[in-house]
Amino acid sequence: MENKGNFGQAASVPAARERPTLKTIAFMTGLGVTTVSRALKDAPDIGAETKERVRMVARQLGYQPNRAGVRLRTGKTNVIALVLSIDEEIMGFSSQMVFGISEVLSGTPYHIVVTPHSHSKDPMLPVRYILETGSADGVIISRIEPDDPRVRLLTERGMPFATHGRTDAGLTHPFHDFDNEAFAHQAVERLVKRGRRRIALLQPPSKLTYYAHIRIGFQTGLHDYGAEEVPLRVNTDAPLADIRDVVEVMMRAANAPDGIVCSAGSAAIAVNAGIEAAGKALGRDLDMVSKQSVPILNWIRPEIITAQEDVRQAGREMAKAVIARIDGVEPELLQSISQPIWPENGR
Amino acid sequence: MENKGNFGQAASVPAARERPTLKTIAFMTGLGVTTVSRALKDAPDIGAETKERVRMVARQLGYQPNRAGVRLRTGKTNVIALVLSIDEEIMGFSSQMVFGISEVLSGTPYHIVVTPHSHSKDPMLPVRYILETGSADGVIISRIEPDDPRVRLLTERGMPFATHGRTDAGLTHPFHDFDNEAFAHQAVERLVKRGRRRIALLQPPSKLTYYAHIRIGFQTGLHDYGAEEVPLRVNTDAPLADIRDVVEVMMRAANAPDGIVCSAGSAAIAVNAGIEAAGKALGRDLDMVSKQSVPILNWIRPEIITAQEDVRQAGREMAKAVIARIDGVEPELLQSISQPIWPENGR
DNA sequence: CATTTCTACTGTATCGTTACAGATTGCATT
DNA sequence: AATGCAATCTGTAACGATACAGTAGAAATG
Repeated sequence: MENKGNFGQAASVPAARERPTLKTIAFMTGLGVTTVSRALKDAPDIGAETKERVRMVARQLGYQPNRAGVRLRTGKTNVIALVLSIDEEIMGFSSQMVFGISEVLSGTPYHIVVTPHSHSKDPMLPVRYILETGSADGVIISRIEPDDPRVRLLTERGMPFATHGRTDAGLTHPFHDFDNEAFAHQAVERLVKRGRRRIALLQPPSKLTYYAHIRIGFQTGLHDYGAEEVPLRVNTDAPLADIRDVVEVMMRAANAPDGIVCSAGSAAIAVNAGIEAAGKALGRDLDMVSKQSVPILNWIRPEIITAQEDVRQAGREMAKAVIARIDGVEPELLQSISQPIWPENGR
Repeated sequence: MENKGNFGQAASVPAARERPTLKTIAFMTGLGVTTVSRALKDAPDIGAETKERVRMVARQLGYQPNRAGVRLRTGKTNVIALVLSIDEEIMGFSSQMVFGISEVLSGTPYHIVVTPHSHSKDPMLPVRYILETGSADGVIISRIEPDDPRVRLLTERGMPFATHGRTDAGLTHPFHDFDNEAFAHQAVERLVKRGRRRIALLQPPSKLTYYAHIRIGFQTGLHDYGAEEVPLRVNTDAPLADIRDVVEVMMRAANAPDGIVCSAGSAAIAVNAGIEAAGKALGRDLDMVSKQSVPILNWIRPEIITAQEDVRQAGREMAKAVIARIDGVEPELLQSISQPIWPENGR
């Protein structure tokens, strides 16, 4: 609780041991509350010497503006809402993102509020809540669809936001994305260089935008390097057991692939299990390339060829983008795409 | 921003399209603002019919109390701060905890604010910040030490909190913990049942409380089932590469262990790599038991014997505990310990 | 009938901050 | 000397909610 009584002090000035407010500083400097407020904001109508004096006292007292006061008066919440899908990732995907974001926010007055939601439920709910209650100055969302209704709504309402992933319907907004097209293309290249020609793709669910990016990169890769696709009837969102089973069946078939491209690290673990269940071996019977956000796959099978997606970096970029957007920077200038990193030798 | 101008309406009553406040409801019901406030809190001095009427209108309008207003007036933030160590876990440990917490908070007015900090820096910093700025009603912390200064400080200041892990210095406080002693004991039991007698332990850093729990369970296990310890000079916090190297050396030695107990899932991956680098095989030359918070190890090596720690459940328990503590429930009643879950056959 | 008691409701002040509309001062200009 | 004009500083009101100290009217009490 922030409110404690004032003991043995003039009622209007916070006691020394209380948390200091503008009033405290005003009292100590002999200035008016308004002057102190404006001095701390470096307003042009306050004398240089006064500003200096106020800043000194404020620092001395360890003054921190009361967030509730600011928020009530100005509507500025100093909150960035991170909307996460609960089932987003089994492996620390979202934690890395949180850490990346908070790295950037730690130098600012912003706090992160995490708003998870099960993606079986309506993904619009958390966004609507934030808009209706005005509970954040900016929003970060992921699992973006080509014509994402959340992006539409946030744009329409003028709420600053950044996305992890792009849209594809003429919507302009801040985003950070991994170059999934480049990844898939380069993945095929690597497989073909190892003499693989019959390649399967474990792709993301088709409703997400990057499904298309992966597909295009994959297909131009097949074309450019002369390989063909072996269809795989399961996506990265499927339960790991399903992925394993489907891959096992595929690998036992006569026309089994000799290469697999996998668009998610956790799914790669299941794919690997399916391969082994079919009695095949990576490096011998086939090769696998996978994207991963946490460097773990090579600990499992050094033979897996991995591309790293730096999710913490993504978090940083998005945090910077939202803040810039809040500060009025044009969305066009707040878009970035990161390239896959191919560690030369796992580990 | 929460503040928009009022267009074409009496200045004192929010326009219909604005977010409704108590004033809106007061206007619509013809009651005073105070009455509305008290009616919504179900205060005893308001008539039953009036309460009903106010509630109806409030629901109709989708009224949600303005958090800044409440916070400014009462000091109640409706925020639970989750203090996370950035390097806590490579694998989705913390995300699971966040999801567990938010499951519980979703039915309440509480929000989660995530406050990460690098544990190379002073772990007291975030806690001090929260206390000084009064920015939360409750706190959740992890990586607890036997005489944890954060626990001392929070207790001293009367800030409700819950911990993931216990202290061991006569401090009474809400916590949720995994029964690491039972885990280590049962782990040894399982190894001995498979005929293993020379067992190594990959233990947590000794400053954490559960180091002692693991040690005791391990040692009584060795004693009860008749086995001996092979020392392992590295802990679960070490870089994975270090763990692998140390384990490899150990496994190549003449007196290599035939069993390993591992207190963290991510470390188990590195231990496994070390074993394989030394040319040994799980199930043949030795067995390994590991705790894990995300069911991943058996996808890597089905031979690893795993015990599951349900971190999402831990999150739920801690969230419930902090809220109960905020509501004045005695700390003694808010302590829980979860047992290791041994899935009969991995997967 | 006067008085007390109770029920149901309300006005005012306040939390900390900032927008806004002044107010004061000194100094240069007429 | 009067006026204008920066340059500085300040009081008041307001954001939305609630604690507190009432008030009005009805009902119970004597």
